Amino acid sequence: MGERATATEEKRRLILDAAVRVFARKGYHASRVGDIAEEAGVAHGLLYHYFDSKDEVLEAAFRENWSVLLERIQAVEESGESAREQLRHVAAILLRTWLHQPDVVRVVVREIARSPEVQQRIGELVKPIEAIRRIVERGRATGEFRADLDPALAATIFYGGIDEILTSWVLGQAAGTPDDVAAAERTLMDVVSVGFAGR
Amino acid sequence: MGERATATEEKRRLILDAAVRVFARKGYHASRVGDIAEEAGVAHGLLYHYFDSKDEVLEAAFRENWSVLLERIQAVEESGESAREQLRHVAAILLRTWLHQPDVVRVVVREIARSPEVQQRIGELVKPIEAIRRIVERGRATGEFRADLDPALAATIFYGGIDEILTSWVLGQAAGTPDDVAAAERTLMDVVSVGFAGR
Amino acid sequence: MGERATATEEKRRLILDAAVRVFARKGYHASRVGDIAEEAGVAHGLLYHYFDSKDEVLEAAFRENWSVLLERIQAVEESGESAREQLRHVAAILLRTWLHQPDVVRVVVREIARSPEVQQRIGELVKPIEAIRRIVERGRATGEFRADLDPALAATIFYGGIDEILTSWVLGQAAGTPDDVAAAERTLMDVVSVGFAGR
Amino acid sequence: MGERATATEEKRRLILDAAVRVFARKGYHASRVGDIAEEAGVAHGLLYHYFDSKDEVLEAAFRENWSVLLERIQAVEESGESAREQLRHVAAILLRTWLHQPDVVRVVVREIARSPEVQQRIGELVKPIEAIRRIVERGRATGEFRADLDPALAATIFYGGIDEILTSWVLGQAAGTPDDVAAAERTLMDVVSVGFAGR
DNA sequence: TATGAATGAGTGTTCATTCAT
DNA sequence: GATGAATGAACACTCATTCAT
Repeated sequence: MGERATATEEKRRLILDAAVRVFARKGYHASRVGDIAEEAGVAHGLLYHYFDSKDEVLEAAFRENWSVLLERIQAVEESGESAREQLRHVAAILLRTWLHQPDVVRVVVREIARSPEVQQRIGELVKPIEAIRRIVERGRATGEFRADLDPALAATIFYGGIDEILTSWVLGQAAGTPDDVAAAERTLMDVVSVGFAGR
Repeated sequence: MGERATATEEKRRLILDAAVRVFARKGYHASRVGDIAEEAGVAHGLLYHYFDSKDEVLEAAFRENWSVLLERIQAVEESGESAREQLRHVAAILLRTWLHQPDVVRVVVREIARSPEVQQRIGELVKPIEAIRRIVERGRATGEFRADLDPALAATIFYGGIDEILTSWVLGQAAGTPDDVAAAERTLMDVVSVGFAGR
Repeated sequence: MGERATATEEKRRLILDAAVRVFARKGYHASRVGDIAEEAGVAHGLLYHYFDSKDEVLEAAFRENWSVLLERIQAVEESGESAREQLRHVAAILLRTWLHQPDVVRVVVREIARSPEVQQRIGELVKPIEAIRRIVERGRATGEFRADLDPALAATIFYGGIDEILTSWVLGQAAGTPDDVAAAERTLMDVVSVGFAGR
Repeated sequence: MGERATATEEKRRLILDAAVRVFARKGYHASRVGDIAEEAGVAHGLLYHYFDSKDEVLEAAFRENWSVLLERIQAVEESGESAREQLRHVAAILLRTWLHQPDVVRVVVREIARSPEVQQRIGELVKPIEAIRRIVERGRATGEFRADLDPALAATIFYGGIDEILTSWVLGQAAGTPDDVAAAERTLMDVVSVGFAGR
C-alpha cells in the first residue's frame, strides 16, 4: 500500500513537473491541458484523476515548488544569524534557484506568484516578503538597521530587487551565469548593508 | 479635416481608455472584446476600425501611456541635477503615477510586466531601467556613487524596488495612499542614497 | 442632363470593371465590397449609390459582360451560315474572349455562370447552350447533322468542351496563347464536324 | 484495437457522408459547421477531432470519393481494350456516378470543380483528363484515332462534355434519369467515335 | 455625390471537462 | 488506473450594410 501510494505520488509528480516545464516554455495562459499531458507522456484524461481541474494543477505546481523555498527561508529565519546574514541567505536561496531550477523560477517566481488570480486564491502562500519584513524588524530591534527604516517597504524593495534580477535573466537581458548570480548577490548586499544600516 | 482627425483620435482614445479600465478591473484574459466596447459605449465591431486585434489594444494602451512616462524620465536625465536627485525624480514619476492613473499602473504592472510574451514584443518596458543605469553610470563618474557599483545591477535593483512597491498597491497588500507614496519615495531614496554611495 | 447621366454611367462602369478584376483575382466569395471599392478608387459606401447590394454588383457584372457575348452569339444565329460555320463562330466568340478579356472569362464564364446561387437568380441569363442547341437543331433539319443526334446533349457537349478548354487556360494548365486558341478552335471543330455529321 | 480503429474510421466516415449531403443541399459556403454536425448527429466540436477545419472536410470528402473513381479509371486504362472502349468506360464511370451518388457529383461538380482556389490545391481533379489524354495517345498510336488529333485538347473536350452533362443534371436543367444517363453515354460516344477517328 | 465611421448579426474554432470502455 | 472520443460553452473576428456629415 505504501508502494502504491508512492507510485501514485510519483505519477502525480511526473505530471506536475511536466506542467512546470510547459508553463515555463509557453506561459501560463497559453499552456493547454493537452500540452501538459503530452509533456508528461500520459493521456490528458488522466490529469483529472490526480487533479480536479487545470487550475488545480497550476496551484499545485506552484504550491509544491514554492513551499520548498519557503521552508528554506524559514530555516534562515530560525538560524540566529545577524539580520544582514539572514538577508544574504534569503537572496542566495532565491537567486541560486535560477541555477538549479530555471524553469521553476520562470514559472513559479515570475508568473504564478504574480498572477492576480492565483495570488488571490492561494492566500496562505504569501511571498517571502513577509519573512524578509520580519528579518528587517529584528534587525531594527537589535540596532543593526536604522530605527526609521520602514520594514514593510524595505522588505518590498529588497524582494523587488531580487525579483527584477531574476526577470532580467528570465527575459535573457542578462546571462544569468553562476558568476552573474554571485555578482548579483554581492551587489544587492552591498547596497542594503549600508542602505538599511543607514551609514 | 483637422477636426475630423481630432474626432477620430478622440474616439480612438475613448476606446483605449475604456480598455485600460476594463483590463484593470478584470485582467486582460478575462476581458472580452465586448466588455471594452460596452465600457466605451460603442459597438464591438468599431474596435476593429481602430485596432487590428484585442492584443493590439493592449499594446497600444501600454505604449501610449508608457511613452508619456518615458518622456518625463528622459527630461529628468537631461536636467543636469545630481544623480541622486535624478533617481529621486524617476522614482517619483513612476510611483506617483499610481495616484493619478492607478488603472494604467494596474495594467502595466499586472498584464504587461508579468507577461513574458508581451514583454518580449514590447522592448520599451526596459527603457526606464536603461535610463536609471545611465544615471548610475554618471553618478559613478562624478564620484557621487562608489566606483565598484555595477550600474546595470544597481538599476535593476532600484527599478525592481519601485515595481514591487507598485505591485503591493495593485494587489492591495498596501493601501497606496498619497502618504504611502511619499513614504515609499523616502524609504527608497534613503536606502539607495547611502547604499549606492557606499558610505 | 445627358452628360450627368453619362458621368453617372461611367462611374457605374468603373465600379463594375473593378469588380470583374477583383473577382478574377480573388474569386467570387473571397472578394469583399471594400476590395472592389478600393480597386475602383472610391469609398465603399459609394457602391450602395449605384447598386443595392454586393450581390447586385455581382449580378450586374455578370449580366453586362455576358450580354455582349449573347448578342454576338445571337448575331451568329441570324447569319444564315451553315450550322457548322455557326458553331465555329460561337466557339470563336467564346474562346477568343480569353485573348481580349481574360478577366471576364475567369469570372463570368467560369465562376458566376456556374454558381448555383447566381444561376438560379438570373433565369433569363441562360447559357449559350440553348443557342447552340438551336443551331444543332437547324443543322439536323437541313441534313447537315445526322438525324439521331440529340440536340440538347450535343449542345451540352460542345459547350462543355469550350468551357473546359477555357478552364485549362484559367488554371494555367495550358498557356492560352493566340496559337493555343487557334488550335483549340480547329480541334474542336474537327471533332464535331464529323462527330455531329456522323460520317 | 482493430475494432477501435474501425469504430473511429466509421465515425469519421459518418461525418464525411453527412458533410457531402449538407454541401450538396446548401453549397459549401452556406453550410455551417453546425449543420454538418447536426446532420451527422454529433456535437460540432467533434468535427475538429477528425478534421482540422471546415475546408479540410471538403477536401477529404472530395479526395476520398474521388479516389474511388480514379482507381476505376486506372483499371480501365490497364484493361487492354481498344481506345474507344476505354473512353466509353471512362464516360460510363463518371456519368453513372450520378445515379449512385448524386450528392457526391453535386459537390464535386459545383463546389470543387467550380472553385479555382480549391482546384489549385487539389491537383487530383485533372487526373481523369490526363488518363483520357493517355488513352487518346494510345488510340492515335494504334491508328484508331487520326494522327493529327491533339491528345490534350481532345481529352479536355471529352472531359468537358462529361462535366457539362453532369452539370446540367446537377442544376436540374435535365432530369438525369437512368435513361438520360444511357442517352448521354451514347451521344457522347457517337460524337467522339467518328470525331476522334476523323472519318 | 461622396465619404468612412459605426453597427451587429453571424460563424469557425478552441479547449477544459466528462465518461464509456 | 488509463485512454481518448465526445461534448458544448465561450469568444475573437469579419464584413455587408447604414447613415451622419
